Amino acid sequence: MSKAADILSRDDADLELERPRATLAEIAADKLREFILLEKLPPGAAISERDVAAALGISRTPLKSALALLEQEGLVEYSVTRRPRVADPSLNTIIESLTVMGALEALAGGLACASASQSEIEEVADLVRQMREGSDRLPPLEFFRTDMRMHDTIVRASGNRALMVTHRQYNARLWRARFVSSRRKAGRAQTLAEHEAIAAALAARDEIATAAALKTHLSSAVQNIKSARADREHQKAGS
Amino acid sequence: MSKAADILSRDDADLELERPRATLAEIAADKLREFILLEKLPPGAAISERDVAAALGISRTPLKSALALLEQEGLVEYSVTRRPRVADPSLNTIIESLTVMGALEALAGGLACASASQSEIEEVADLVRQMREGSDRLPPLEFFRTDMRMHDTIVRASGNRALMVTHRQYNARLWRARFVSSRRKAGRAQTLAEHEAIAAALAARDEIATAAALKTHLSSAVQNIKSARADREHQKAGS
DNA sequence: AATGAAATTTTGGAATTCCAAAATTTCATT
DNA sequence: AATGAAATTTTGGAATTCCAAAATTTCATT
Repeated sequence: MSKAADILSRDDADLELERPRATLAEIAADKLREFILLEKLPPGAAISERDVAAALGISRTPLKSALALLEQEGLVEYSVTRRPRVADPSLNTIIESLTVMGALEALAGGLACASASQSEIEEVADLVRQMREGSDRLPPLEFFRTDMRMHDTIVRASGNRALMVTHRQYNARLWRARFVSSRRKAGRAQTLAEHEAIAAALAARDEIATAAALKTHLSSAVQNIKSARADREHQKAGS
Repeated sequence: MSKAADILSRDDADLELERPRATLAEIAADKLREFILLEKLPPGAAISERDVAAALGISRTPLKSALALLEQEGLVEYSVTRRPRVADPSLNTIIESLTVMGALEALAGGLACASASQSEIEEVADLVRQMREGSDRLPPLEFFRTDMRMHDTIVRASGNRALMVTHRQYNARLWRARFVSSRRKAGRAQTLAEHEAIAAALAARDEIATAAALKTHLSSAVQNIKSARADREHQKAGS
């Protein structure tokens, strides 16, 4: 019954070099996160500890830890009777999280102006360039991943570790909603323009402008998510 | 072996009314948090899962969950070999967390200007009054608790649930450092003045002023913590 | 006394077991 | 067919067990 060993010896095991060897709980959390974000586990789906543990080839013990992690990220929630399910946040909840995310990114941008290395600034510029060039070519998921990578780089450039951790948490929580809205072609031009404004302000190391540009960007994220929801409602009503 | 029942039947059990009955892990986390904040478990102390579980009269299973919760809050950390210990954040780490806290509170204050109920604004004013009146009278812990309650009220008044949760997390993480620094009499007058500025700006529902006042307040928290550390270094050197 | 290899003990991760409570199904009664 | 009490099954929480790896102690060798 060495399922544990099986899992640890999989493809991703070689990435772990000096870090504390990943626990089964972390591995399971990674897999479940992906399932949830890609909607293989849809919002609201019940998660049976026994079934999911069996499906992952692990026991309930590490699975429970994994669910606790995902609860923190806001991807899993517990009913009053402690039955876990995939979170299904309301529009209002998503907007509340986005509001916090906006403040975090504005802070990160401001800090990054002072502490980003020249190579980090170039990295941001480069990612924006990739988005510009791939605007028509890139599949939605790739375009979106580049987008996320840019935001992540800015937060990393802030040099504030607590901020990175909290930002990652909100990112996980908001990933799906943002991805869904980014698939709409409509907003792509605006997204690009905003990204370029952010990169420019950062390159000029202008704290006020960077923070402002990031805040604007988040506001339009809210708009886009609202529109995406409206579209979906429309679709439902029409069909 | 119904230790579980023993614990659940203690004093605090009556508070749980309609909420999902607290798990042993949550109860244990509450106790450990208090031990850590009051330094009954000092920074850096090793936490033996078996010993601590026995001391709390529970098994390792819920204790492990509790430790995972406290890790999220930043009160417990794991060594490379996964041995848990009480976190012992460097000054730099504390300042990083305070920086994020500042942004969170500024956001909360801004939002509260729009969405605070009149009674919440009065609650804030009242807490500031209590601090003013108790300035010479109140024991440090009480004075500090009132301080914390005021900040908490503002965040609650923002109406943003995600913000409340994240703020609570940073609060746990920073509680001890802030308490230590608040014990110094030196800063008390300034603390009071700043609190009154915050309450006034909020009462006027002036978003810019409220956010600014909260940011100022956090900056002087950073100063106070630095001074407190310097004092302690001095003490050590002198004795 | 200093060194370090070998033996022993202690540690946390994970699987398993046990249990009470919640959810579901069965089935008698109308 | 509708109702709802009783029986059954399923669920998650917690204790226990098992194990490999890390930490510590022992002890032979210099």
